[in-house]
Amino acid sequence: MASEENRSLTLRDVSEASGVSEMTVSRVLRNRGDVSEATRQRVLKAAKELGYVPNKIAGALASQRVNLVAVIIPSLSNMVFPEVLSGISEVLENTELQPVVGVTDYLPEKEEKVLYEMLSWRPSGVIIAGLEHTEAAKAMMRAAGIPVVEIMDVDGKPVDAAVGISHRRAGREMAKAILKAGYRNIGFMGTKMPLDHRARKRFEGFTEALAKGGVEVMDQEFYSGGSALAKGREMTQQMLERSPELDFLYYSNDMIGAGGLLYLLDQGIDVPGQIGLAGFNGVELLQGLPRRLASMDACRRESGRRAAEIIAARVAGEEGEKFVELTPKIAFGDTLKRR
Amino acid sequence: MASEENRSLTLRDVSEASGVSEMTVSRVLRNRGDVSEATRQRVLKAAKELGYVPNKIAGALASQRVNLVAVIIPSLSNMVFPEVLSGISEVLENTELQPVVGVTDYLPEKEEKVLYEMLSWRPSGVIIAGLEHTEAAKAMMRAAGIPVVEIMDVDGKPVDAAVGISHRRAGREMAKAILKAGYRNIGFMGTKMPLDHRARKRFEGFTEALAKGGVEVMDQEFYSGGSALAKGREMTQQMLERSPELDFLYYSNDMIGAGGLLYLLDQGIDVPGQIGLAGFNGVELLQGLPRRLASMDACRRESGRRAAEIIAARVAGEEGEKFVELTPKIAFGDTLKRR
DNA sequence: TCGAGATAACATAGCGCTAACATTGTAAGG
DNA sequence: CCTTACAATGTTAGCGCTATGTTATCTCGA
Repeated sequence: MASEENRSLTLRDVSEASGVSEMTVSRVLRNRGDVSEATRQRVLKAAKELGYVPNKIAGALASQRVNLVAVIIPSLSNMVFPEVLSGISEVLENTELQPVVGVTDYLPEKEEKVLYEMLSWRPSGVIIAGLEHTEAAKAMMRAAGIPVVEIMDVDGKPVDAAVGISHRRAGREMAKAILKAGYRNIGFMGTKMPLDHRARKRFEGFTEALAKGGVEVMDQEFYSGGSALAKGREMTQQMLERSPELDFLYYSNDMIGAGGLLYLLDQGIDVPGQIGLAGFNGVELLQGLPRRLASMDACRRESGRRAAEIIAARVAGEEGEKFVELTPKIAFGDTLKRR
Repeated sequence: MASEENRSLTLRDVSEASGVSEMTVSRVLRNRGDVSEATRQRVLKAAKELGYVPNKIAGALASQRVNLVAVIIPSLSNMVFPEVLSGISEVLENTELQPVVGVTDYLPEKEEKVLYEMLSWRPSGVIIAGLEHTEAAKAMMRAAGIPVVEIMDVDGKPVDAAVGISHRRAGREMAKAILKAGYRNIGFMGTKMPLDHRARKRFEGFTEALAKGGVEVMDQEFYSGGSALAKGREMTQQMLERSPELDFLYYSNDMIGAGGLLYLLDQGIDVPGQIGLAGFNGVELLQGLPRRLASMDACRRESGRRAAEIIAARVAGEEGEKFVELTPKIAFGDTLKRR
C-alpha cells in the first residue's frame, strides 16, 4: 500500500491521483467552500489510499492561523498541573484549538526560554501559570498580540487576563479557621519560598491573619526536592522533636501534609485532638488516606477551564473576561476539628 | 518600547532596522555562515530592540526541518508518564530537538487522532507508549519516514524501534518471588484490562508463572476510574471479606497497592506476616509510606532516556538501536518477606 | 601591479499550502 | 436561444523563511 517513499506526500500528489486541482483537494480536506459530493468522495478516497497527511506547517504559514494554545506550567510531576491541563483540554476539545505544553521547572529563565520557543510557533493564545515573570517574558507576551491568560493566582497585575484564586486569602482563611478551632501553637512546613510564589503568598496571608489574632508561627521549616510524602514525614518528626508543644501543623501542600499525617498516626498521636493538621490543594490522593486531611481546593480544573474559555472566546473575536477570581473552599476533613 | 503593532515582526523589519539583507539577519539569528562581528552585533541589537521573535513556521517550511519530537502517552495523571517525559527531556535538552506531548486517554481512536495531528506538524521523530495501535496508526508511522520508538513494552513487534521492559516477564518474576517466599493464597487487583495492555501482560505472565508452580489466583478484581488510593483500600477490604484465607495480594500498580497497605495497617493486620503485598512501578510516593511496598521498577526514566537517544541518533544520521530490553528489578521492601 | 583566494554580503527561487479572485459549467428564466 | 445566477472548479500570488549560488570587497604574494 505505502510504497516507502522518502519525501512525504503533498497536495499535488493527491490532486494528481484524483484528477482535480490542488485547491479543490485543499477545500475538501478542510471542509470549506462548495465542492460537489462526487469530487469530495473521489478526493477523500485518493487521500486515504495514498496515506496523505496534510502539512500544517505550510497551511499555517499560508493562512496565518495556528490553532495552538501554548500552556506553560512549572512542572508535570506535581499532580496539580495535569489537572489544570485536563480542564483546558476539556474546553479546547470543542474548538479547533489544541494545547501544547511547556514546562519551566519553576525557573524564571527557563520560563522565558520556553515562552520564546512557543511564541516562535505563533500560537493563537497563551495560558501561563502565575503572575511573576521576567520583564523580558512580560514584554514578549504583550508584544505577541495574542490573548494571554495567567492562571492559578490573582494576587498581582496580569499582562492581559487572569484566572485563579487568591493565595494570600487562602492562607488567611486557613489561619482563621485554625484559630477559630482553638489551636494556638502553630507550626508551618512548606517548599522553599523563592521558587514558589503561590506558596509564599499563602504563607504571607497565613502569618498575617495569625498576627491579627495575636498568634505567631511557632516553628517553621522549608524543603526542596525529594519525595514530598517522605519529606512531610521527616520534617514533621523533626519539628515535633524540636517543638513538642505544637498543637497544629499547616503544610503548604497536601503531599507533605499526608506524610505528616501518616507519621502522626504511626506514632499513635491523636489527630486532631492533640495535633491538628491542614494542607493545601485538595488532591484526589487524600481520599485514600486513613483520615481525610483538612485542605483547601485550589480550583485547578476550573481554572484551566475558564482560562481556555477566555482564549477560545478571544480567538473567536469575542470579548472574554479579564479577571476571574475563584474562591477556594475549606474542606475540614478529619484533621481540623470544627469548634 | 513595544509599540502595540498588530501584525508581528518579520525578518524584513529587522533587516531594515539594521541595514543589512534579510539573509544576513537570518544567518546571524541562527549562528550560521560567516558574518562579521560588527554586523552580527548590529543585527542582534536591532532584533532585541524590536522584540523580534523568529517565525519557526516559516523557517520549518523553508528548511524542511522541524525540531520537534512527538511524544504520545496515555495519560498525564498517572505519575508514570511524567517520569518518562523527564527522561526524554533530559536527553533532548542537549540537542536541538524539543518534545511535544500528546495524550490518548488510553483510547486507540484518540491515539490515532493525536498521532495524525502530530504528524501533520512533520516532527523529526515519534516516541509512543506501547506496541498496540490501530492498523491506520501503524501505517501512518511507517509512512512518515521518521524514526519511531515504541516505549514501555517489548512484548510484541515494533513498527520501527522499541525500548522498555517485558511486562510478561515482570509478572512472571513477581509470581516466582511470591511463591518462593512461601505464599500460596494469592489475590490480584488491577485495572480493567482491555484499556491497559501492559497491565494485562503482567497479569498473564503472573498467572502463567503461578500455574507453573501449581498455584492459581484465588480471587481477583478489576477497577476503572476514581482515586487509585481509595480504590485500593476499598477493593482490598471487599476482597478480604470475600476471601479471608488470602495470604498475598498482588496489585497491578503501586497506588492501589498503597491503598491496600494503608487499609491492612489500619486493621492491625500483620504485613507481611499474615498477608504479603506487592505492587508495580516503584513510584517515588512509596517512600513516605509506613512500610515500603514491594514493587518492581518499570525503568520509566531510563526508557525515556534511551528512546530519546535513539531519536537523537537517527536525526543526526547515525544508526540508533532498534530494540532495547531493560530489566526491572524487584524491590522487596517490607511487604514481601524474603525466605 | 595584478589576480588568486578568501571573506562578507546579497539575490533568487522555492518550501506546501491557502486567500482571493477568475473562470467555467449548468440550470432556470425570459 | 441567450442571458442571469450561482455552484463548482481553477489560477495567481504570496505567507516568512532558508538553500544555494553569485557578486562585491578585501587581503596578500609574486
